[in-house]
Amino acid sequence: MGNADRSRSAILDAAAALFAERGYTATSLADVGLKAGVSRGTPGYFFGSKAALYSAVIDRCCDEVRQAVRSGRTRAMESGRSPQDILAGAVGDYFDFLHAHPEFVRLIERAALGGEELPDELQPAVTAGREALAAIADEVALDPSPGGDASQLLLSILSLCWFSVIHADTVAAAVGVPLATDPDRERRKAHVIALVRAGLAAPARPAPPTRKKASHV
Amino acid sequence: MGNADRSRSAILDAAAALFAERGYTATSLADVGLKAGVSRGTPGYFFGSKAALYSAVIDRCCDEVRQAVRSGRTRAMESGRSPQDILAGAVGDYFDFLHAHPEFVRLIERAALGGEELPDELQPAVTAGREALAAIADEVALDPSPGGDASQLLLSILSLCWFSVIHADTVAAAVGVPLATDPDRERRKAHVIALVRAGLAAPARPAPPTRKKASHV
DNA sequence: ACCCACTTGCTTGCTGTTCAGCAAGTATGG
DNA sequence: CCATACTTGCTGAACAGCAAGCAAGTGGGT
Repeated sequence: MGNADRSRSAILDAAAALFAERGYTATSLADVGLKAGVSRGTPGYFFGSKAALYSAVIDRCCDEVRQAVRSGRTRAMESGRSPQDILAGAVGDYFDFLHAHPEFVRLIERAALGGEELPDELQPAVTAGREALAAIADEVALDPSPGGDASQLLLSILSLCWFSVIHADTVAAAVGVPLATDPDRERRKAHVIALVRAGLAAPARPAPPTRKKASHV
Repeated sequence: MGNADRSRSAILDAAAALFAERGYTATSLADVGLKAGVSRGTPGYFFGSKAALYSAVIDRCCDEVRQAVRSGRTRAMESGRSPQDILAGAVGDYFDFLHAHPEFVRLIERAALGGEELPDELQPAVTAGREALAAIADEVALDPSPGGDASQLLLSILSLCWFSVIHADTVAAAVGVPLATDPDRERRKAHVIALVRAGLAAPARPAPPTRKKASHV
């Protein structure tokens, strides 16, 4: 009958899409089977359990990320440019990568939000996802003092690239930043890179005090 | 006999916490009842349906946000400082507010992420959540030219403040930015504000090209 | 004949919703 | 003061639907 590998990867694809779109709990194995063009029970047949399927999906995502990070790294090293330019290039590449894989971003975002009834045995998978991020961190770090400006800037880079993927057609649209077309994204990318460059040049100074809120609720 | 208002708000509190922590689908009305200290059937008794309960939770969140935004706005107007300082203060306040209400952030983040995790009749509630964000956007905006530098910077501000709440003990920790204590958060806030100030000073220039990826997957 | 990929039927447990009922109050009338 | 009728807040059992997991199949290729 049908090819097992083809079915496996079809199921993996379908599951990744559905988990990213609806979340783990809201996705049934029957849905996955339907989307993958197989029967209700086939996902369970191949992966044993829903949790294992999810784990496989996360693993595959992390592998892809690791690969992309690695290739991006070697590329950045080869070009013998200034650290600022290398960082700017890396930021741009990261931005492009995330925007090319929104499904991955949503998947990891859901995992990071956590809770969502992820069985305990998946915690390793989630940790792997975090490690992939941490790897990016290591590659880019200039001054690895923890809690220092380098870490802060790195976190800012991640924030800037991450957010506009997740909230491209909600928040971004609401505040007047279109991200639908390629030129739109290029504009956004240019802004992010400019911000990062500016942040590289200007180290943090103590800001004027902002009143602390003793908020209720 | 029990007080109805007390029960209602206990249920609302419990539901908000659980929806934020686990997501909509992964939270059962029985869980809500248990956490609220009432019986399994009471949430349904008061709110009619799970969807309506969720809607009520979102509504309450949005009200709180609107109120905070309004008060923050008047405060920013009163102090007759320079635009840069006003913006810096607003960013700081926004940062503080989000970090003081992580539950709200996670709730809205889930709403923004989750297309079909929620039944269709809740779409209005989700839209309301997004509008709350958009409202914040409007209040903070200085120069409303759409797609221009102001919008870009505003989106960056939202990204920077938002991200560190959601990923405080995952990504941030992984890249070496602690956010557990108050001084930690103050350091982060100072960095964000410094970045924004730097971005205010340096308008975007065309960046050196970063090779476009023809990525598979 | 046998394996391999896959399907279908069934069980079991959980979840939302409904509902009859109960306990604690409040109003009414004597 | 008390008894009766009625309302309100809340409970827990019953019901129906769905989803995961298992087991017994089907069927084609070798």
